[in-house]
Amino acid sequence: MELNEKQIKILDVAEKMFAENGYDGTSIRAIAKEADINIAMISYYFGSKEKLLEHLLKSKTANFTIELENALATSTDYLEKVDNVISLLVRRIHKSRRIYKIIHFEYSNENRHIDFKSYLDSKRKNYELIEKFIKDGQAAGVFSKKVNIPLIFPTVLGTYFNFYYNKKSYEETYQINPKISLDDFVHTTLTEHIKQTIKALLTYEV
Amino acid sequence: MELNEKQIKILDVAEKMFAENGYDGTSIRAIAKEADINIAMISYYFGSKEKLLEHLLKSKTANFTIELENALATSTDYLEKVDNVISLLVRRIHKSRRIYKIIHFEYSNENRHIDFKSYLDSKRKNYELIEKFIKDGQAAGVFSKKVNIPLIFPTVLGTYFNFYYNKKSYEETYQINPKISLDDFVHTTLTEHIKQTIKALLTYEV
DNA sequence: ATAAAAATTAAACAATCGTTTAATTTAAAC
DNA sequence: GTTTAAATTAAACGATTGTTTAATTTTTAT
Repeated sequence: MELNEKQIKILDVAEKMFAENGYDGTSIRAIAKEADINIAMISYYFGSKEKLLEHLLKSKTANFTIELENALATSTDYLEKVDNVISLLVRRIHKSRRIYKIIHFEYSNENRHIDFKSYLDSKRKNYELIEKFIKDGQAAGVFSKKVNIPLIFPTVLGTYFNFYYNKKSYEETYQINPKISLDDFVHTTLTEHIKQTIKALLTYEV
Repeated sequence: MELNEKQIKILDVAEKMFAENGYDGTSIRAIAKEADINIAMISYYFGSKEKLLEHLLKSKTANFTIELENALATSTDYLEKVDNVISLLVRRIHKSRRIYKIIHFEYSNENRHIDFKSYLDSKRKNYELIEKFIKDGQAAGVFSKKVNIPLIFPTVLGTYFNFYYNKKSYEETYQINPKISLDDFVHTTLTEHIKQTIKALLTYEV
């Protein structure tokens, strides 16, 4: 589906507002006002509020398998590859943090009949690449064989999102100036912590 | 504040519904119907919907500092203490997962003027205990000194919640029967993975 | 320049929202 | 047993919700 300027504007505004105030907490009137368009245009373009959310998910959970394959190919050293993959993952989820927040909240909502296929497909493909990488590393004797591979993703993404969801309280602890240096903190300190955690886990022998 | 039977019922129903469908996605009419009471009783008892949420947060984020102190005192071995603390933490957040979900969603919502003091107080006290424990372990030469202490909590809690928020998709991967064995999975496999991760991180020398 | 199609608008729709009212029933106190 | 207070109810309040309508403007094609 090709999107014109106004449709992109609507999707951008909707992403921001859904993430900040929730799907149910955001009225299409509020979206229309913020996007500076008439209320009826949203139904005209997307059909309904639910379909707007579906369009949003589809357009923003594009697969980044190729990026991941590149990150895995950059080096011959397994631990260096871990660093590269973590850097990529954190950068990617930080950029898409709003969409992920919406998904986290709505995916488990029984009242919603939204199609999460594109999200789940992307998730599965990424997992398969990582699983292969870790099994290779295990075969090469670099990684521990006792690690629970499917639970590595929750540790990587979860660390980021638990930080993000409690951002306000960490801003105190770390004296982060929210406007200027949140991005910096994520891409330096937080990324470094996650790299350290996963490398430790993958090389930990009980 | 002392609560009678009906008030407790209302809070229990509200907790479940707020967590499942969100605060804005849950009407007080739906809560009243589910709790089998008249709509007006919620205003009568709690004043308003927002105050109902505040009551809920206050009554369910009770401090468990003492439990944590006990877990830290059970053994003399530092790594065994880590195991005990993780077991306690996971058990605790799993039991309170609905309240945490509500907090994660509403804490970052600018439109809401809810008092999160009791949650933040509890968080801070727990952190101080853990910080002291880790610094002791570092001084004793058991734990690595390069670990980022404030980010350990996001790793522990985040791993749990990222699993929980994507439960549906992990149920496929792990063939978990959601009704019977989710609790078991959390308290065995997931807890073990987190223990392994944190012990690895705390003993990892770069 | 004219006709057809697409985009945009203000207004209205019924439904639902949180909250309040005023009346009635139940429980407690004396 | 009577009085007072507390609990419970159905109904109504105005505001807001997502969506649709029908009319108008703008753009595109011929």
